[in-house]
Amino acid sequence: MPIPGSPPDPVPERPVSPEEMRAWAALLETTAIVQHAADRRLRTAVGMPAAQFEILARIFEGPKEGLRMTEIADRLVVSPSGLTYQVTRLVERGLLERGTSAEDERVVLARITDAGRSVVAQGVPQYVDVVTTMLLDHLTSNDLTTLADILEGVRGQLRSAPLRPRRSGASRSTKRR
Amino acid sequence: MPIPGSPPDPVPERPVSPEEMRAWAALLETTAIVQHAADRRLRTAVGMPAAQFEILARIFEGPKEGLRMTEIADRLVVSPSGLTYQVTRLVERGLLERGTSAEDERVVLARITDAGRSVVAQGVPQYVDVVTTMLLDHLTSNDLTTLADILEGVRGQLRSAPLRPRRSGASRSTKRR
DNA sequence: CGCATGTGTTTCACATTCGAAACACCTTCG
DNA sequence: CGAAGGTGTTTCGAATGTGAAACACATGCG
Repeated sequence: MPIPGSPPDPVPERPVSPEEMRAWAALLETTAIVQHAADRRLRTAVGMPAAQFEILARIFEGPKEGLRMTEIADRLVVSPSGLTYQVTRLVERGLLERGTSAEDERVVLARITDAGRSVVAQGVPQYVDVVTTMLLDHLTSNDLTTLADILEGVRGQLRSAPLRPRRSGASRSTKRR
Repeated sequence: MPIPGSPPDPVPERPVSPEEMRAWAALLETTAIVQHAADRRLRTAVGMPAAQFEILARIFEGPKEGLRMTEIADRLVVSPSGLTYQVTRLVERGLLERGTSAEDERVVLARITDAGRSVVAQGVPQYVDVVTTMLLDHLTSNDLTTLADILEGVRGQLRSAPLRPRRSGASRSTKRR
């Protein structure tokens, strides 16, 4: 609990336009709705939460040797401990195998099994259907390109600046077509 | 657990372009990163998770009588039970009060207290700073408008079609400026 | 070599989340 | 009126997610 009387810890003031808040609010709400829907769909379709399915899918796409725990956690934006939990679930179901890296004994590689591949094959159409129906179908291909460009640009910046981004750089932005 | 041997439950096939997947993946990852950062910031700044702060902020913005539980849950895309949990936390801290609606005795109204208003006042700059620095600063005002338009359009559609959207309507889309 | 330090992962305790069932009040209709 | 069915909220039990501490291996340096 923060001390109630402590100094308000000032922050670089910067007026935010309503336009900006609209954008952020819409972003949050839209992704939340679609994610929830995808989660429910996957639970009934392949009997696992979206969180687990996404892990499986990432490893499926990756190299045959498997992926490092840390890499997966970074990509999916979950804590290391949270990832351990889900991977353990998936191993219990025989969809993943744990292995240790040859070069670095500390590293755990998560490798997908045939059963795992089968689940991914079953789930992907379901997942895609939800995202397509709820989101993609409502966008023009122009919208899509714009979205992808904008967000990938931002994501790139964020990857390199985890928590407290540099104060330096000014707004670099995506060009509109 | 779904029966392993049951029919794969076919889904309307529809090829998805890599462009579309790029857009969705970027959307997911970007919002997740920013949300996590905002959460950490709020925890240290005002001693509560972003989930709680957002509830408080919504009620702050709303009418003086307070907001119905259901309304808040819908807006923030959380389950009713999840909302009850968080509101209880906030009431314990004296930041919210529960009241019953005069017209409908079933309805619970969550009303903000002065202490609650004070917390919102403290937290908003922090929250805004994170979203601004990590996301908004990287976008042009043109990008912002586009994003808001696109996503608000989609959100509107989703609001009316909670889980399984109608198969009817075709892609209506946002015009680019 | 042998410790001090760093990195990758898991364990542990606890906070949060959800769905299903329970409750409470409203509304409709016989 | 009074039971039947709806809607709004909470309770309950179980699954998930997190940070801090514990572990285990790696690396650098005296």
